[in-house]
Amino acid sequence: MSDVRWLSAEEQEIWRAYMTANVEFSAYVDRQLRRESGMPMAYYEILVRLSEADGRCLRMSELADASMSSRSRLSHAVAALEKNGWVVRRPADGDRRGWVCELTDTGFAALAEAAPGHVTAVREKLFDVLTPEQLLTLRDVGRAISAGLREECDAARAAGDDDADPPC
Amino acid sequence: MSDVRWLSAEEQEIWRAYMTANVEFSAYVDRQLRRESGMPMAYYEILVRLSEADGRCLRMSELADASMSSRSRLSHAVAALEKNGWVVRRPADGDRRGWVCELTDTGFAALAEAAPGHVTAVREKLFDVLTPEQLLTLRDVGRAISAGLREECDAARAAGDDDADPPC
DNA sequence: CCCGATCCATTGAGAGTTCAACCACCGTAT
DNA sequence: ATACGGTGGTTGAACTCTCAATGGATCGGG
Repeated sequence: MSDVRWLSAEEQEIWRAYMTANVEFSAYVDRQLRRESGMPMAYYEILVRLSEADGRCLRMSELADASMSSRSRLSHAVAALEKNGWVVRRPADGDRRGWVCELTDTGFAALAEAAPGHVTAVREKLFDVLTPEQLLTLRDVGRAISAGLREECDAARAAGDDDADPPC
Repeated sequence: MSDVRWLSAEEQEIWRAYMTANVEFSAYVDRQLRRESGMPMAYYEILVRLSEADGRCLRMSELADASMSSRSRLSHAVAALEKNGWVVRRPADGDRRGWVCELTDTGFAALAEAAPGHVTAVREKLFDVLTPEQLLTLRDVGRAISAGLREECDAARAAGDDDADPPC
């Protein structure tokens, strides 16, 4: 247990800088959206994914993956969005277990109204403060991190799948 | 209103990659801590900051800044931590409005037990998947983002302070 | 045809966060 | 003194998220 690979002073600096920026930045973006559009970032993400889908509708599980939500979280979120009239749920045809979630015109309008402020926040606080090289590296870093996280899921699925960490 | 500087396709790729990694990574770290140590990331951060402070205690407002919490969030969090016996609150001397929060031995022990798993998660999912150059860039990127966010706060403070966005 | 395994999605409870008051105290100026 | 704006911190309600449990539907054998 004491064979933990602790962080060096320099690594701690990196870790803190990265984590602090993440926390502060996502708090900033989330608050901007809540204040100006009355929805948290997670809901905005759901609406965006729906708006990009064919026919503006998606199976619940697809929507969950696309919006990086757990199924449970998505159920609660969609219930709230439906109460706003921004989406509707209908049974999926062909599979009586499934449901499709569709973005309504009202929901699309809400998204259209929220987008300018959100994009502006992202541009000002992310793109405007970094150099083009930093941005490209940031993209690669993001991909590498995501790949590293997914790798373990796949491994768990491929392996016995009955031990080790719970799924992703 | 239509003079919004929308994101180009390439910028969208960068933004998505960055945000996705953030969401997934912090979800991963948070779940690891909850599962193995029964505390969310935010509480871990509070304990860490206390453990690094002189006498393992800090004024509530200092602790809020150090742990990137709002005052309200910190109040609730400290109340929960106190219920666990991990911290205690006492009135600050010299200012009868203030309180100091102190990490107990029990709290320190809980932190010591949580740390190995947490650090291992961070090392495996962050440091092990990136190159040294990427890590240095990531540190600079983090600093730039945080600086950009703070800039606006300072500007707000310096300016009339009675218009524009609410404080930070 | 039926059984167990799996998948889709929801539910409820409890934990954590946010926002908007709120109270008490400080400092200063009146 | 006292009034006043600003600071330190808390509170409650509404909201969101997590976790574990549930239920119905599909699928692959026996």
